[in-house]
Amino acid sequence: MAPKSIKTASVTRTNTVLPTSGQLVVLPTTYLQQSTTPKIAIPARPSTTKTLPVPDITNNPIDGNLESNGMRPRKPCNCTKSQCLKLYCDCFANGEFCYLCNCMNCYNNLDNEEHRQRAIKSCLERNPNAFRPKIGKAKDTGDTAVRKHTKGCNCKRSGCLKNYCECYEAKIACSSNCKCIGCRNLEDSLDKKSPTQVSLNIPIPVSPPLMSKLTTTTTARNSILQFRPRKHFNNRHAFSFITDDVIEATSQCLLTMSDNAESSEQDEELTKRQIIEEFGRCLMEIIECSINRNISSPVS
DNA sequence: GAGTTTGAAACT
DNA sequence: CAGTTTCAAACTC
Repeated sequence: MAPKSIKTASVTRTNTVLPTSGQLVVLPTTYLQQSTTPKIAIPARPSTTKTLPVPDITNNPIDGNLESNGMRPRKPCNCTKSQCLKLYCDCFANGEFCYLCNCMNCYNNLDNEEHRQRAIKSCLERNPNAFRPKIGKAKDTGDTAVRKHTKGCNCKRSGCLKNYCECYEAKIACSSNCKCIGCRNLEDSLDKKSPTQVSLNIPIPVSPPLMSKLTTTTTARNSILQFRPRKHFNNRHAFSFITDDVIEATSQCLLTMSDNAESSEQDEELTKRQIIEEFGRCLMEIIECSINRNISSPVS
């Protein structure tokens, strides 16, 4: 699917998470709930802020050539009135800080953390599930798992066949949860989704060996972040299983390897190869955990 | 690029 | 809870 054109309004780019150019703030996250259901990470003000080199997004071969990777670039928001502190703002709704957006008067950043936390609280008071994935997984009559919009849509004029419709946008059929009128977004009109697609919004349980390791390295972390789509299109929280814990644990594995190799004065090429292999192994573990979880855990 | 349409979120 | 308003994205021209 061709990437949607990104509207770049003639507004001033005012917001950023980056305190200074060339540095990326690593944001530890807190979770709204610790449960087995998909959870959304709400970035919290870090107790210990680490700085990392910022990947050059403009020249990033991955971000810059996302079609070949099947990913879509993060879509910047264009909020003008909400201060990016309401659910109208996709960044805020996804639990992310605004970064390289086109919004005006943005408060969805570290500089306005107090406002932001208040806004989060306010949203949660209105709707405790406000930051949870909208697309849940429900069991069908058979063995197949069917994704469902948890609240359903309320479309009236689009026939649920345009991206105004949250179900259609998520590439799922409208369900009994929907209150739409004149719906044409029926199950048999949609392509079958792959199991991988279905599984993407499930956070994986991190294995104890991985979880036991808790620091950060720049290289591995950035490598993972590059592959992490920042706009979750089929599902707002797709890829959310690559949590910061997972990233940190993976990074730590690689850092440990690197340190060991350095102290033993091992051949550089060999070290590189071992680190790449380990990185691959970590990714496989993440994917396997994700799939296993998807198979074994019924819908909430 | 500007204007219109749409439906979710927010508000009353 | 229902109706209305606000908002930002999707869409059209």
